[in-house]
Formats: sequence, structure tokens, C-alpha cells
Amino acid sequence: MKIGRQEDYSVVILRQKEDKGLLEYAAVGDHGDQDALKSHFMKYFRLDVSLKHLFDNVWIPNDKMFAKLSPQGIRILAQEPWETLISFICSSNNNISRITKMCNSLCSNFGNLITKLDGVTYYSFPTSEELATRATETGLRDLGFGYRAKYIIETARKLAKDKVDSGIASDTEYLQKLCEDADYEDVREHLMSYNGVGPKVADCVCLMGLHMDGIVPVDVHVSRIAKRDYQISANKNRIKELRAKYNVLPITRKKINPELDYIRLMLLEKWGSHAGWAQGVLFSKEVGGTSGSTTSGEIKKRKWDSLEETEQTITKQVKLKVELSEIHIKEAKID
DNA sequence: CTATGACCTGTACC
DNA sequence: AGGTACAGGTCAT
Repeated sequence: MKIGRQEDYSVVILRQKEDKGLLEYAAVGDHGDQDALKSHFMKYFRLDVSLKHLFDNVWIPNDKMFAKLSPQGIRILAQEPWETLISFICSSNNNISRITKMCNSLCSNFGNLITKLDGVTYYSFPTSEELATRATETGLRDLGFGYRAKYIIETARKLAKDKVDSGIASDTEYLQKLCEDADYEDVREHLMSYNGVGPKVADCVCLMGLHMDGIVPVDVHVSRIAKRDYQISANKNRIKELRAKYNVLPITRKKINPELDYIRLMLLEKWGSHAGWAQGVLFSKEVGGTSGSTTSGEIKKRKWDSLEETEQTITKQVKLKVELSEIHIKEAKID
């Protein structure tokens, strides 16, 4: 992940203790100062959002479904918008196991080497121009991307060009600036101008990449939840209003599924400003642990305790404690 | 405008 | 063993 300066990448080792909601982390290599690291995790784990507060004061009082669920275990992460865009292009009609492999494949084949640790080589996620110049559609197909190869190449090329046209160097910065003087509908309209990006992928970018906490990406599972648990069904009048509203947004009008967009709006109304987080909680309960939801043992667990002795590549070591599920952050040196 | 299919690939099941 | 269905959608007809 990127820590501090955008050009600097660091590999970071994380662990969360069983009993306490504390997160410990150690950065490998010279990543800069501790404050940058702490600040990075504040943002990445969205420690400004308290799920406990949302459960107790917003969701449970209005929605019985949350009463028996736990405010721990699920978080919406603040991922890089560009990574989010490509990752979710890969997600279409696909399973999580393969999506993960595809994202890793993009890094190892087209990204830049960061460091090697414990026998694993780590690469950066390629930028749009790196992808546009280093990858080809047939190359991606050979790597197993299937029909998404075309979407990825075309999206990378278009975003690289969009950046040049606007004089912005960073993918993340470009996508973030879209939000500055535009509302959600305009941002979604722009995101859907990329091939392979429909309303669901665009909404995932809005929620996770652009921190629009109220956006609920409606996929088949959320659609099922909405109908089964909330009796949300198509309302002809509301859908007609929606369509009229999107007359000024041609791409949205073309790509939108009015029924699913209606579901999204109803869930936003029900769950409020952090509806996207509520969706995350219910989604994980719905599909958590099914067909390849994890990377089936590919995640390597290192031995935290052997960190000090075995790795000479760790020139700087930081351990902090971060309390999840709370608004404030606690910091303490372990050693 | 809404409704169907096709679409790559890996894998979990018959 | 070999076939089939399915997976966090999107696009084209």
C-alpha cells in the first residue's frame, strides 16, 4: 500500500488480536515517519466511522434485521479509486477467488516491483498508463482475463487520456477531483462512460473508492435481500420519475436498470447516510463463506513474533495499536 | 423500453 | 473421468 508520499510504496504486515479490537502493524522498509503510517490506516480502515454507533443509534432502531448482528468483522475500506474501478470491472459475472487472482496478475505482470519479503515478491497496482502501455487485449486474454480484457484495456486507455486532457498525473487524484464539483449522479455518469462499467461497478467505485458512504451497490444478492427481507418491489410511478430524472444523463439512461436503481434508493432511504456500510454488513452475512469468498489458503500468515530476527530487510519497524469500532484512535508502542 | 442471451474461465458438484 | 452449472454484470439484440 501507499504510505505517505504517493510514489512511495511499503509492504505492511498486519495482525488483529482475537480478544481485543486492536490492530497491530509493522511496516517493512523505510516508509517514512510513524505519523504517516498511522494516518494512512486511519483513512484506509475508515476509523472516522463507528459501526457500533451506526448499529445502536441508526440501524437497530429502524431495522430489526440488525438487532442480532454484530458491529464487528465487516468494514468498508477506503481503497484507491483506480484500483477499485479495475477490480470491479474484473468482478463482473465472476467469483471472488478468480477476481483476486486477476488483480494479483495485473500487479505482477504490469506493476512495478516494490520489495521481496519472505519469498513473496510484491508489486504495485499498475497505473492507467502503465496498463495502457504495457498490456494488450490479447495479452490479457492469454493471462485468463476473458472478455474483461477488452474492458480493462479500453478503460485504462480512456482514463490515461482523460488525465492528460485535464492535466492531472495521478489516477486517484483524477477520479477524486470528479467529485469536487459534482454530485453522485454526475460522478456515476462519468464512471459509466468507461466500457465494462455499469451501474453496479460504478456504485462500488463510489462507495469504496470515493467514500460515498450512502451508496448501495445493488447486485443479485442485495436485490434478493431487498425483495425477501424488505418487501421492496418495483413501483411504476417511482420508476417513471427516475427515468425522467436521468433524461439529462444519457449514459446513465442507457445503462441503468431502473428497478435496481429503485432498490438502491429505497435502501438509502431506510439506512441513511451510511447505507453502503449497512449493505456491506448484510451482504457479508448473505454470502460470507460461500464459493471461493476467500482466496482458499493463498494468504500467507507470517509469524509475527519471528519478525524481528528473521527479516533483515526491515530497516524500520513500527508497531502501533489501533482500536477498531471506535471513533477515536488509540496509540501505544508495544515495545 | 423491457426482456433475453452471450460472454471467458476456474471450480465445485453431479 | 467428462459434462454442467454458476460466480458480487455488462453489452448487444
